[in-house]
Amino acid sequence: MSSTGARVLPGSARDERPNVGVLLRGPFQEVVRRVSAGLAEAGFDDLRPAHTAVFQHIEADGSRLTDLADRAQITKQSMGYLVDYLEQHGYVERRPDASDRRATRICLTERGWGQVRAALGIIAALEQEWTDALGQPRIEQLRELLADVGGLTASEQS
Amino acid sequence: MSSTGARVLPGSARDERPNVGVLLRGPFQEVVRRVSAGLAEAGFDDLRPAHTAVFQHIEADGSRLTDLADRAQITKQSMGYLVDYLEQHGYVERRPDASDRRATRICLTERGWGQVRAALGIIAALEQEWTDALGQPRIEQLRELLADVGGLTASEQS
DNA sequence: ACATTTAGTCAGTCTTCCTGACGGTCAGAG
DNA sequence: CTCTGACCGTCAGGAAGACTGACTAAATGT
Repeated sequence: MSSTGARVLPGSARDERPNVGVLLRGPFQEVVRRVSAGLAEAGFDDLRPAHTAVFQHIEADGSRLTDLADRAQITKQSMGYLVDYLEQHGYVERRPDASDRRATRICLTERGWGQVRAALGIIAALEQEWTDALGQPRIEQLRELLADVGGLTASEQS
Repeated sequence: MSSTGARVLPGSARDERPNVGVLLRGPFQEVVRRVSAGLAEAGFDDLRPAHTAVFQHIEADGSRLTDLADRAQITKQSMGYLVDYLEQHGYVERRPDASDRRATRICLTERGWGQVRAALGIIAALEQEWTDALGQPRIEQLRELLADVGGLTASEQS
Protein backbone atom coordinates (compact mmCIF):
# COMPACT_ATOMS: atom_id res chain seq x y z
CA MET A 1 0.00 0.00 0.00
CA SER A 2 2.13 2.80 -1.20
CA SER A 3 -0.60 5.17 -0.19
CA THR A 4 0.13 4.51 3.42
CA GLY A 5 2.63 7.30 3.28
CA ALA A 6 2.46 9.45 6.31
CA ARG A 7 2.66 13.07 5.54
CA VAL A 8 6.10 14.26 6.16
CA LEU A 9 7.33 12.44 9.19
CA PRO A 10 10.98 13.19 9.01
CA GLY A 11 14.08 11.82 10.41
CA SER A 12 14.10 8.13 11.10
CA ALA A 13 17.86 8.17 11.35
CA ARG A 14 18.67 11.60 12.73
CA ASP A 15 16.67 11.61 15.93
CA GLU A 16 18.04 10.30 19.17
CA ARG A 17 14.73 8.53 19.67
CA PRO A 18 12.48 7.48 16.83
CA ASN A 19 9.09 9.13 17.20
CA VAL A 20 5.86 7.20 17.57
CA GLY A 21 5.01 7.75 13.94
CA VAL A 22 8.13 5.99 12.80
CA LEU A 23 7.66 3.26 15.39
CA LEU A 24 4.12 2.55 14.27
CA ARG A 25 4.92 2.62 10.60
CA GLY A 26 7.33 -0.29 10.65
CA PRO A 27 5.04 -2.98 12.04
CA PHE A 28 2.01 -1.65 10.19
CA GLN A 29 3.72 -1.76 6.83
CA GLU A 30 5.06 -5.20 7.59
CA VAL A 31 1.48 -6.41 8.01
CA VAL A 32 0.54 -4.80 4.71
CA ARG A 33 3.49 -6.35 2.93
CA ARG A 34 2.88 -9.80 4.28
CA VAL A 35 -0.82 -9.84 3.49
CA SER A 36 -0.18 -8.57 0.00
CA ALA A 37 2.52 -11.16 -0.69
CA GLY A 38 0.61 -14.00 0.94
CA LEU A 39 -2.57 -13.36 -1.00
CA ALA A 40 -0.72 -13.28 -4.29
CA GLU A 41 0.88 -16.59 -3.40
CA ALA A 42 -2.50 -18.08 -2.50
CA GLY A 43 -3.82 -17.33 -5.97
CA PHE A 44 -5.52 -14.04 -5.26
CA ASP A 45 -3.12 -12.23 -7.54
CA ASP A 46 -5.63 -9.96 -9.18
CA LEU A 47 -6.13 -7.87 -6.06
CA ARG A 48 -4.48 -4.57 -5.35
CA PRO A 49 -3.91 -2.85 -2.02
CA ALA A 50 -6.82 -0.50 -2.47
CA HIS A 51 -9.26 -3.42 -2.48
CA THR A 52 -8.64 -4.12 1.17
CA ALA A 53 -10.88 -1.14 1.83
CA VAL A 54 -13.80 -3.19 0.53
CA PHE A 55 -13.06 -6.50 2.23
CA GLN A 56 -12.33 -4.81 5.51
CA HIS A 57 -15.65 -3.06 5.81
CA ILE A 58 -18.16 -5.29 4.05
CA GLU A 59 -20.69 -7.03 6.27
CA ALA A 60 -21.52 -10.70 6.15
CA ASP A 61 -24.97 -10.17 4.67
CA GLY A 62 -23.83 -7.46 2.29
CA SER A 63 -23.40 -3.71 2.53
CA ARG A 64 -24.48 -0.68 0.59
CA LEU A 65 -22.00 1.14 -1.56
CA THR A 66 -22.53 4.35 0.38
CA ASP A 67 -21.92 2.63 3.70
CA LEU A 68 -18.73 1.09 2.42
CA ALA A 69 -17.53 4.46 1.16
CA ASP A 70 -18.27 6.11 4.49
CA ARG A 71 -16.44 3.50 6.51
CA ALA A 72 -13.45 3.45 4.20
CA GLN A 73 -13.38 7.26 4.16
CA ILE A 74 -13.39 7.56 0.38
CA THR A 75 -16.03 8.90 -1.99
CA LYS A 76 -18.79 6.63 -3.21
CA GLN A 77 -17.49 7.06 -6.73
CA SER A 78 -14.10 5.69 -5.75
CA MET A 79 -15.75 2.85 -3.90
CA GLY A 80 -17.87 2.19 -6.96
CA TYR A 81 -14.75 1.85 -9.01
CA LEU A 82 -13.27 -0.70 -6.61
CA VAL A 83 -16.51 -2.67 -6.44
CA ASP A 84 -16.78 -2.73 -10.24
CA TYR A 85 -13.37 -4.30 -10.44
CA LEU A 86 -14.09 -6.86 -7.73
CA GLU A 87 -17.39 -7.75 -9.35
CA GLN A 88 -15.70 -8.35 -12.70
CA HIS A 89 -13.17 -10.58 -11.01
CA GLY A 90 -15.74 -12.61 -9.12
CA TYR A 91 -15.12 -11.45 -5.56
CA VAL A 92 -18.41 -9.69 -4.94
CA GLU A 93 -21.82 -9.45 -6.54
CA ARG A 94 -24.45 -6.76 -6.58
CA ARG A 95 -27.92 -7.75 -5.49
CA PRO A 96 -30.97 -5.55 -5.39
CA ASP A 97 -31.97 -4.44 -1.92
CA ALA A 98 -35.42 -5.74 -1.11
CA SER A 99 -36.26 -2.87 1.19
CA ASP A 100 -34.96 0.02 -0.90
CA ARG A 101 -35.07 -0.02 -4.66
CA ARG A 102 -32.51 2.75 -4.94
CA ALA A 103 -29.91 0.65 -3.23
CA THR A 104 -27.92 -2.45 -4.12
CA ARG A 105 -26.32 -4.74 -1.61
CA ILE A 106 -22.68 -5.60 -2.23
CA CYS A 107 -22.20 -9.23 -1.16
CA LEU A 108 -19.14 -11.44 -1.04
CA THR A 109 -19.13 -14.43 -3.37
CA GLU A 110 -17.57 -17.76 -2.42
CA ARG A 111 -14.30 -16.54 -3.89
CA GLY A 112 -14.63 -13.35 -1.90
CA TRP A 113 -15.03 -15.33 1.31
CA GLY A 114 -11.99 -17.38 0.40
CA GLN A 115 -9.95 -14.23 0.14
CA VAL A 116 -11.12 -13.02 3.53
CA ARG A 117 -10.22 -16.34 5.14
CA ALA A 118 -6.82 -16.27 3.50
CA ALA A 119 -6.06 -12.73 4.64
CA LEU A 120 -7.07 -13.42 8.21
CA GLY A 121 -4.95 -16.55 8.18
CA ILE A 122 -1.92 -14.61 7.01
CA ILE A 123 -2.31 -12.02 9.74
CA ALA A 124 -2.80 -14.73 12.35
CA ALA A 125 0.38 -16.41 11.17
CA LEU A 126 2.32 -13.17 11.43
CA GLU A 127 0.99 -12.54 14.90
CA GLN A 128 2.08 -16.03 15.84
CA GLU A 129 5.58 -15.27 14.56
CA TRP A 130 5.72 -12.20 16.73
CA THR A 131 4.44 -14.20 19.67
CA ASP A 132 7.12 -16.82 19.15
CA ALA A 133 9.78 -14.15 19.11
CA LEU A 134 8.64 -11.91 21.94
CA GLY A 135 6.46 -14.14 24.03
CA GLN A 136 2.73 -14.26 24.50
CA PRO A 137 2.54 -11.77 27.39
CA ARG A 138 4.28 -8.99 25.50
CA ILE A 139 2.12 -9.39 22.42
CA GLU A 140 -0.92 -9.38 24.64
CA GLN A 141 0.34 -6.15 26.16
CA LEU A 142 0.91 -4.67 22.74
CA ARG A 143 -2.63 -5.51 21.67
CA GLU A 144 -3.99 -3.88 24.77
CA LEU A 145 -1.95 -0.71 24.41
CA LEU A 146 -2.80 -0.33 20.74
CA ALA A 147 -6.47 -0.80 21.51
CA ASP A 148 -6.25 1.87 24.21
CA VAL A 149 -4.54 4.37 21.96
CA GLY A 150 -6.95 3.61 19.15
CA GLY A 151 -9.82 4.10 21.55
CA LEU A 152 -8.72 7.63 22.30
CA THR A 153 -9.39 8.86 18.80
CA ALA A 154 -12.21 6.51 17.87
CA SER A 155 -14.44 8.25 20.37
CA GLU A 156 -13.53 11.68 19.05
CA GLN A 157 -14.74 10.89 15.59
CA SER A 158 -18.24 12.17 14.95
CA MET B 1 -6.06 -24.65 6.49
CA SER B 2 -7.29 -21.37 7.74
CA SER B 3 -10.09 -23.00 9.67
CA THR B 4 -8.21 -21.91 12.75
CA GLY B 5 -10.86 -19.64 14.07
CA ALA B 6 -13.67 -20.51 11.68
CA ARG B 7 -14.62 -16.98 12.60
CA VAL B 8 -13.66 -15.23 9.46
CA LEU B 9 -16.22 -12.55 9.33
CA PRO B 10 -14.85 -9.49 7.72
CA GLY B 11 -15.07 -6.11 9.19
CA SER B 12 -13.52 -4.73 12.28
CA ALA B 13 -16.76 -4.81 14.23
CA ARG B 14 -17.71 -8.44 13.90
CA ASP B 15 -14.61 -10.23 15.13
CA GLU B 16 -14.41 -11.16 18.76
CA ARG B 17 -10.89 -9.78 18.73
CA PRO B 18 -9.59 -7.31 16.22
CA ASN B 19 -6.42 -8.59 14.59
CA VAL B 20 -3.08 -6.85 14.93
CA GLY B 21 -3.42 -5.32 11.51
CA VAL B 22 -6.57 -3.52 12.50
CA LEU B 23 -5.10 -2.52 15.84
CA LEU B 24 -2.02 -1.01 14.25
CA ARG B 25 -3.91 0.82 11.57
CA GLY B 26 -5.89 3.03 13.90
CA PRO B 27 -3.06 4.77 15.73
CA PHE B 28 -0.88 4.91 12.63
CA GLN B 29 -3.52 6.64 10.57
CA GLU B 30 -4.22 9.01 13.40
CA VAL B 31 -0.59 10.12 13.27
CA VAL B 32 -0.86 10.62 9.54
CA ARG B 33 -4.03 12.64 9.86
CA ARG B 34 -2.68 14.88 12.58
CA VAL B 35 0.59 15.61 10.86
CA SER B 36 -1.18 16.37 7.62
CA ALA B 37 -3.68 18.70 9.27
CA GLY B 38 -1.08 20.36 11.48
CA LEU B 39 1.29 21.12 8.64
CA ALA B 40 -1.45 22.67 6.56
CA GLU B 41 -2.36 24.84 9.51
CA ALA B 42 1.27 25.85 9.98
CA GLY B 43 1.40 27.21 6.45
CA PHE B 44 2.91 24.17 4.71
CA ASP B 45 -0.24 23.67 2.70
CA ASP B 46 1.42 22.89 -0.59
CA LEU B 47 2.66 19.49 0.55
CA ARG B 48 1.05 16.18 -0.24
CA PRO B 49 1.40 12.87 1.58
CA ALA B 50 3.79 11.46 -0.98
CA HIS B 51 6.35 14.10 -0.12
CA THR B 52 6.93 12.41 3.20
CA ALA B 53 9.10 9.99 1.35
CA VAL B 54 11.58 12.77 0.63
CA PHE B 55 11.70 14.49 4.01
CA GLN B 56 11.89 11.19 5.82
CA HIS B 57 14.97 9.93 4.08
CA ILE B 58 16.95 13.00 3.15
CA GLU B 59 20.22 13.48 5.02
CA ALA B 60 21.28 16.68 6.71
CA ASP B 61 24.03 17.38 4.18
CA GLY B 62 21.96 16.34 1.20
CA SER B 63 21.28 13.06 -0.54
CA ARG B 64 21.39 11.72 -4.07
CA LEU B 65 18.20 11.11 -5.96
CA THR B 66 19.01 7.44 -6.37
CA ASP B 67 19.67 6.99 -2.66
CA LEU B 68 16.37 8.65 -1.78
CA ALA B 69 14.51 6.42 -4.22
CA ASP B 70 16.13 3.29 -2.77
CA ARG B 71 15.29 4.18 0.80
CA ALA B 72 11.74 5.19 0.00
CA GLN B 73 11.30 2.03 -2.09
CA ILE B 74 10.08 3.84 -5.16
CA THR B 75 11.68 4.28 -8.58
CA LYS B 76 14.08 7.10 -9.21
CA GLN B 77 11.65 8.51 -11.75
CA SER B 78 8.95 8.82 -9.14
CA MET B 79 11.39 10.34 -6.70
CA GLY B 80 12.47 12.76 -9.41
CA TYR B 81 8.89 13.85 -9.79
CA LEU B 82 8.54 14.54 -6.07
CA VAL B 83 11.85 16.40 -5.88
CA ASP B 84 10.91 18.56 -8.87
CA TYR B 85 7.78 19.63 -7.08
CA LEU B 86 9.56 20.34 -3.81
CA GLU B 87 12.25 22.29 -5.61
CA GLN B 88 9.66 24.46 -7.35
CA HIS B 89 8.02 25.15 -4.01
CA GLY B 90 11.24 26.04 -2.25
CA TYR B 91 11.66 23.07 0.08
CA VAL B 92 14.79 21.59 -1.46
CA GLU B 93 17.46 22.60 -3.92
CA ARG B 94 19.69 20.66 -6.27
CA ARG B 95 23.41 21.23 -5.99
CA PRO B 96 26.08 19.66 -8.15
CA ASP B 97 28.02 16.91 -6.44
CA ALA B 98 31.68 17.87 -6.26
CA SER B 99 32.92 14.31 -6.34
CA ASP B 100 30.72 12.92 -9.12
CA ARG B 101 29.65 15.05 -12.02
CA ARG B 102 26.81 12.70 -12.91
CA ALA B 103 25.16 13.25 -9.56
CA THR B 104 23.33 16.10 -7.87
CA ARG B 105 22.82 16.46 -4.13
CA ILE B 106 19.28 17.15 -2.98
CA CYS B 107 19.50 19.52 0.01
CA LEU B 108 16.86 20.96 2.31
CA THR B 109 16.42 24.72 2.15
CA GLU B 110 15.57 26.81 5.20
CA ARG B 111 11.90 26.30 4.42
CA GLY B 112 12.49 22.59 4.12
CA TRP B 113 14.07 22.52 7.58
CA GLY B 114 11.15 24.48 8.95
CA GLN B 115 8.79 21.83 7.67
CA VAL B 116 10.80 19.09 9.31
CA ARG B 117 10.77 20.89 12.66
CA ALA B 118 7.03 21.50 12.39
CA ALA B 119 6.26 17.86 11.65
CA LEU B 120 8.37 16.64 14.54
CA GLY B 121 6.64 19.11 16.84
CA ILE B 122 3.21 17.86 15.79
CA ILE B 123 4.13 14.26 16.46
CA ALA B 124 5.63 15.18 19.81
CA ALA B 125 2.42 16.96 20.76
CA LEU B 126 0.33 13.93 19.82
CA GLU B 127 2.57 11.65 21.82
CA GLN B 128 2.14 13.99 24.76
CA GLU B 129 -1.64 13.75 24.39
CA TRP B 130 -1.42 9.99 24.53
CA THR B 131 0.86 10.22 27.52
CA ASP B 132 -1.60 12.47 29.33
CA ALA B 133 -4.40 10.02 28.67
CA LEU B 134 -2.68 6.72 29.38
CA GLY B 135 0.24 7.66 31.57
CA GLN B 136 3.92 7.84 30.87
CA PRO B 137 4.75 4.22 31.76
CA ARG B 138 2.27 2.75 29.32
CA ILE B 139 3.42 4.92 26.43
CA GLU B 140 6.98 3.99 27.27
CA GLN B 141 5.96 0.36 27.15
CA LEU B 142 4.23 0.88 23.82
CA ARG B 143 7.35 2.46 22.35
CA GLU B 144 9.43 -0.43 23.53
CA LEU B 145 7.11 -3.09 22.17
CA LEU B 146 6.78 -1.40 18.82
CA ALA B 147 10.53 -1.06 18.56
CA ASP B 148 10.91 -4.77 19.35
CA VAL B 149 8.37 -5.84 16.75
CA GLY B 150 9.88 -3.47 14.21
CA GLY B 151 13.30 -4.91 14.97
CA LEU B 152 12.15 -8.38 14.00
CA THR B 153 11.59 -7.52 10.38
CA ALA B 154 14.20 -4.80 10.01
CA SER B 155 16.87 -7.43 10.35
CA GLU B 156 15.21 -9.76 7.87
CA GLN B 157 15.31 -7.22 5.12
CA SER B 158 18.31 -7.82 2.89
C1' DA C 1 40.74 1.80 -25.07
C1' DC C 2 36.66 -0.18 -24.60
C1' DA C 3 32.81 -2.32 -22.16
C1' DT C 4 30.08 -2.03 -18.24
C1' DT C 5 27.90 0.29 -14.61
C1' DT C 6 25.77 4.27 -12.58
C1' DA C 7 23.10 9.04 -12.17
C1' DG C 8 19.48 11.19 -13.77
C1' DT C 9 15.89 12.49 -17.41
C1' DC C 10 12.23 11.94 -21.02
C1' DA C 11 8.06 9.79 -22.63
C1' DG C 12 4.10 7.12 -21.97
C1' DT C 13 0.89 4.39 -19.19
C1' DC C 14 -1.88 2.78 -15.26
C1' DT C 15 -4.16 2.84 -10.79
C1' DT C 16 -6.68 5.18 -7.63
C1' DC C 17 -8.49 8.70 -5.97
C1' DC C 18 -11.14 13.35 -6.60
C1' DT C 19 -15.24 16.89 -8.08
C1' DG C 20 -19.40 17.89 -10.49
C1' DA C 21 -23.59 16.63 -12.68
C1' DC C 22 -27.26 13.55 -13.28
C1' DG C 23 -31.52 9.99 -13.05
C1' DG C 24 -34.08 7.07 -10.12
C1' DT C 25 -36.15 6.37 -5.57
C1' DC C 26 -37.86 7.26 -0.92
C1' DA C 27 -40.41 9.82 2.63
C1' DG C 28 -42.75 13.52 4.77
C1' DA C 29 -45.92 17.74 4.13
C1' DG C 30 -49.59 19.76 2.31
C1' DC D 1 -51.96 12.43 -4.45
C1' DT D 2 -48.42 15.25 -5.63
C1' DC D 3 -44.58 18.13 -4.45
C1' DT D 4 -40.13 18.71 -2.48
C1' DG D 5 -35.98 17.54 -0.50
C1' DA D 6 -32.86 13.99 0.79
C1' DC D 7 -30.58 9.95 -0.56
C1' DC D 8 -28.50 5.84 -3.75
C1' DG D 9 -25.70 5.00 -7.24
C1' DT D 10 -23.61 6.05 -11.93
C1' DC D 11 -21.44 8.87 -15.63
C1' DA D 12 -17.85 12.08 -17.17
C1' DG D 13 -13.61 14.24 -16.65
C1' DG D 14 -9.31 15.17 -14.38
C1' DA D 15 -5.21 15.00 -11.33
C1' DA D 16 -1.70 12.79 -8.33
C1' DG D 17 1.58 9.47 -7.93
C1' DA D 18 3.34 5.49 -8.99
C1' DC D 19 5.20 2.27 -12.86
C1' DT D 20 8.24 0.54 -17.29
C1' DG D 21 11.27 1.34 -21.05
C1' DA D 22 14.54 3.90 -23.53
C1' DC D 23 17.95 7.35 -23.44
C1' DT D 24 22.35 10.65 -22.41
C1' DA D 25 26.29 11.59 -19.88
C1' DA D 26 29.73 10.44 -16.71
C1' DA D 27 32.47 7.14 -14.02
C1' DT D 28 34.81 2.78 -13.48
C1' DG D 29 37.20 -1.60 -14.35
C1' DT D 30 39.91 -4.59 -17.11
